[in-house]
Amino acid sequence: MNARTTDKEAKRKAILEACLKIIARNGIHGFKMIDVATAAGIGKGTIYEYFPSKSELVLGVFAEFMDSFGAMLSLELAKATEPAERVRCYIRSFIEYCGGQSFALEAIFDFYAAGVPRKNATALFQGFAPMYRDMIDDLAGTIAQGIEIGQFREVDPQFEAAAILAALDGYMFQVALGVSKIEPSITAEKMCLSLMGGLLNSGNNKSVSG
Amino acid sequence: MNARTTDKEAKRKAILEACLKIIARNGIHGFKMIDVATAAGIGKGTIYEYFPSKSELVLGVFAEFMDSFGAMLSLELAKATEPAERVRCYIRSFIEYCGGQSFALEAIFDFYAAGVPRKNATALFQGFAPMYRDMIDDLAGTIAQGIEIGQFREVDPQFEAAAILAALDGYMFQVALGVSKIEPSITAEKMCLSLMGGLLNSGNNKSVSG
Amino acid sequence: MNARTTDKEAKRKAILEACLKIIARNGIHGFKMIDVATAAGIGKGTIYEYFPSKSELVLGVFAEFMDSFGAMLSLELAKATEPAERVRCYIRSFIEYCGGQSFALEAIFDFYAAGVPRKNATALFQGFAPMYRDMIDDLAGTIAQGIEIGQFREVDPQFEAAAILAALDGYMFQVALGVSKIEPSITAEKMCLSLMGGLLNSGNNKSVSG
Amino acid sequence: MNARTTDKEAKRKAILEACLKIIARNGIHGFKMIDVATAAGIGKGTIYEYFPSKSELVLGVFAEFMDSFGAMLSLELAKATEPAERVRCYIRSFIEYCGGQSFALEAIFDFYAAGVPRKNATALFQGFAPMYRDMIDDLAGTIAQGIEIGQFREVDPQFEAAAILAALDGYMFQVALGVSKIEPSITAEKMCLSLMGGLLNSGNNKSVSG
DNA sequence: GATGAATGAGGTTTCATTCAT
DNA sequence: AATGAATGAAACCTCATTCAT
Repeated sequence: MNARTTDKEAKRKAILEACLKIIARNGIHGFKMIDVATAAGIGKGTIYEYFPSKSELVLGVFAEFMDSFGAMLSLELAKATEPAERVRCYIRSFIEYCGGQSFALEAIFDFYAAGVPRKNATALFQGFAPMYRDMIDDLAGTIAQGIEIGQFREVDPQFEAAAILAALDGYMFQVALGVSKIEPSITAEKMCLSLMGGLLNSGNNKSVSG
Repeated sequence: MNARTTDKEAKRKAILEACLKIIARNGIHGFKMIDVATAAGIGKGTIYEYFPSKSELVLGVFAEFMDSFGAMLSLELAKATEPAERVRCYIRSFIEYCGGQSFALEAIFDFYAAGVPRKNATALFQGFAPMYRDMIDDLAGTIAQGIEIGQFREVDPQFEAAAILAALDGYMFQVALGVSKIEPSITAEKMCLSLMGGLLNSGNNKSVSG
Repeated sequence: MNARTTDKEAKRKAILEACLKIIARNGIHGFKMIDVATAAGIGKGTIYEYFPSKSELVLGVFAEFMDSFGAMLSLELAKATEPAERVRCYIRSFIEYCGGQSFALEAIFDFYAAGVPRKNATALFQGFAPMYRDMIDDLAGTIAQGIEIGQFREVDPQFEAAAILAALDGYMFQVALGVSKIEPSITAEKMCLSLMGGLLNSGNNKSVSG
Repeated sequence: MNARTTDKEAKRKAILEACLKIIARNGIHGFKMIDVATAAGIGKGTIYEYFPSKSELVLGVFAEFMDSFGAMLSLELAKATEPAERVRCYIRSFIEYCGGQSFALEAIFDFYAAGVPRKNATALFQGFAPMYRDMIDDLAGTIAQGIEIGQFREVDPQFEAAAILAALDGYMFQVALGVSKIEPSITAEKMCLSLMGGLLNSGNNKSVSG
């Protein structure tokens, strides 16, 4: 990667960052290209040197967010090997990451909504569902392992994984809405307790945070 | 309410219904007034006789949806008196109602996203958060009662209520996304088991569906 | 055709007329929708109530011109029955019509140029060639008749028809360019003489204007 | 002319050639500077080292084409001395040259159209009319000579010259449009016969190809 | 001399809203 | 009361041109 490449890549990231900021302020549907340009300190036309259209820019912002999230998750999950610890790690990482990205939360639910498939097929995102499915499957795999080794009760791994992700997504939405809060180290523990209390075999219920 | 009033009210409802259909198909940001008019079988200008602006129409559709949901919920919850049963009833009602409104799910997350407050204050909805807060408080009240009578463990009622609503919302999102399904009578049970398994005092864990 | 229909049709024609004027002034590629709107005394958006796009508007202007020309031609040709007279009539009508439309001439060659097929297939007009072919065929038919009855020499009717149309088009181009003139009653006679002098059997050469 | 000058000149020609190719494909109004640069294998900015603007580039392409055509014509006409032969030579050269430049024909009518003067004076070409006038005058001179020596009938030399050029231009347009063809050695003969049949004094009518 | 990243003026098109009928 | 023709603000996107390297 030479200097030129670095420059282009750096500028691309700068545009994405500026765009995320603008989307957080005005929404995925309300933001204007000129605002992104201004926020990035560049001209309107320059954005089009890096992204062929507004849609692609939005897609880029979303991809960047998900990549960053995925990378963080992989990194964190690498620390935990056995199932219960992995699930806890997942929950903690999710919550702590989002807690640190609070301003991005204002943007992310627009992406969620835009990912819902519509009959008229002009949905902004097509790739959201597969990605989400992968996340469920991954977590379901961990849960299945936990069941196998007797660490978890005999639940439906697929459903349980879906329910955990659902709770996390839903809670983040509440945070974005301003009706719930993320308190460092407390919220994650509470969520682990709440979501895993019914997951662990009895006897482990009291010590999920261990 | 005389005949004239009834007529007006009926037409208002018809417009709202048509609009919900159109929003489900095209999204809260993508739909056009002309499409609503066509779907309602009326002229474009007529909508403005009933709603002063597009925003107000959208707000009306959302309010209608929430009213209908709230009414259903009140009706269902009236059947259950003691806390555990009320929570189960809540979960079941939520899931079953949404399962029967599947086409509205495509619209609802646009409302959710539109309810997220923005810094520039042009958010479509201002009233979403208070409403959501009320729902959490109601459920928290029920949970607190359950704790008081020893039916629930000593959890944080507010957080637990938030977590339950979060899981329900999140799961509905997965359904809208097409990655999760609602199977009548099965999904609700699974969700009760998952969400309440860690909520009930041990010994009750095995019989959440009772 | 009721009043409403008449209104719409009249406005459509008014827009076409305004557009022809603007195209004559600025060219098929240089004119702006706002100028057409202003010339027609209406709002920019109103044009789109009558034509779905700029391309379609241009197409409409061209079609209108050709229709008008075709109608005039049919009317004139109906007066002439035998071949030589028909050809002369054709030439005269063409020249006299164009002479009376001088300001449209400034526009018409843009249409001609736009009708030339391009490799990249985004040509504005696709239907120009077939229309032109029909015109050649019609005239060729008349010439063939003239040959059959011994009024014309044994020329290639198809080529001769093409050559006559070519000369007429080319001459109109010169008029548009300002290097040639149309003098009522003189130019048409000269053109008949020039084009038909070699067409008629000798002996008739001296009296083409008869 | 030193090596440096030659280099510059060669590159200029290369750009013009590339531009003609691009114009043939996309039209005088549809082509982009970047496409010309790419086709010429140089950078976008480099074009501006050789041509101050897009208009000037287009003008350069047109001038190049006309120069090439003019040079060819001079060369060919030098072979013919007496009037009839010169006219025939003119027609033949025109047709054969165009037949060999078929891909440039797709471009040339854009130039023609662009040469039509507009009221708003922003016409791309101002110099087209004088050039065309010269061509007519030249040919008219030849025709006048032919009349003087009794080789041509007593026609209006100016009009006849205009008519011949008109027919040639018009025919080339038909070729570009795809409705007429150029068949080597046949088309030119037919055109001579058609255009000169009425020009030559009787007795010469049958032997125009001689 | 050559380049191509950056720019922003400019034009098409959409669509919520108005208002005369 | 109902309508839909008319409107024009607003925003995306293009691309000729510039200029620092």
